Amino acid sequence: MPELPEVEVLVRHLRPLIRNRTVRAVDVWRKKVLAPTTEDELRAALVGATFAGASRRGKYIVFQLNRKRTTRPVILVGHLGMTGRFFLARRRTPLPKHTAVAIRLGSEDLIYQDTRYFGRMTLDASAIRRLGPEPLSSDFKQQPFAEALKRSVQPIKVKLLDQALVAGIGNIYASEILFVAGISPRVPSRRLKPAQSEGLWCAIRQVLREAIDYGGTVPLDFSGDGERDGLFYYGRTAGSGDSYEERLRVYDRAGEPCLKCGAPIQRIVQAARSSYYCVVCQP
DNA sequence: CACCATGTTCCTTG
DNA sequence: CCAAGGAACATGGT
Repeated sequence: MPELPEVEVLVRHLRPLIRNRTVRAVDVWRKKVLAPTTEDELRAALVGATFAGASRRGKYIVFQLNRKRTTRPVILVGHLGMTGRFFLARRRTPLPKHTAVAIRLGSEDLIYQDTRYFGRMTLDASAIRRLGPEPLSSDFKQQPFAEALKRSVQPIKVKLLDQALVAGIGNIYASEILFVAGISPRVPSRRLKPAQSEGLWCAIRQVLREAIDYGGTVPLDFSGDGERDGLFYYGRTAGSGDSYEERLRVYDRAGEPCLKCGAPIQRIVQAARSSYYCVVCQP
């Protein structure tokens, strides 16, 4: 799925587009993505409400809407799962394949489309309350981070995916972050030296910031049916030759040379997911 | 056909 | 009770 940087760029894109738009109707094709909210509950909460803003928490999108005669805002929570997309589009038929929910805003729809339906569009915010600190905010402090690592024997790569430790890191950026920090994905969390925990803390922020900045400079197609994908993990040329440069340092580069030392990048499996690293630069 | 894929939750095991 | 591991979810690409 889109990880923190991709969700951040998406939210920045959507925010001005939906502000002050009022929900006219809600169409649901996959009730599963609403759970535990029901279709009726979603409709009752949203129809007539007006979008006031959108923000991000970890990999979640948080939409705020206001209702007339009510002070408390409605919170709509979105999550992209592995393959989800949120985009604003002029109403048309047929709707894109795998459209799960369409929030009708007059002539346009806010569409949530998801090939695998692992994502969410729900009123239930309980998952957000379980998240750890935002890595790019001042809530993410070195000391508590280092102490939390001391309490786990899990390999550091697996630990970075724990959303209660720090919110928003996924499988791709976990490998990228460890490469920048020069730490092997296999090291048990508790075995990291203080200097390594500190370096890791810095690498988390550096890599995520860099990815957000990158996403802010690239022309993106958020609907995903144009030539350029709105999810921008892969910095390699998508179509005809252009100025894209390789952006990911190790992810999905098994056998290719390390950008620092030239040794072949290794792929290993941890917690049933791929990790990529340089055995020389990440001892 | 086999295996792989950006994530989270639930169940089992120790 | 807790941590850790694995399956399940659903579809598509190679």
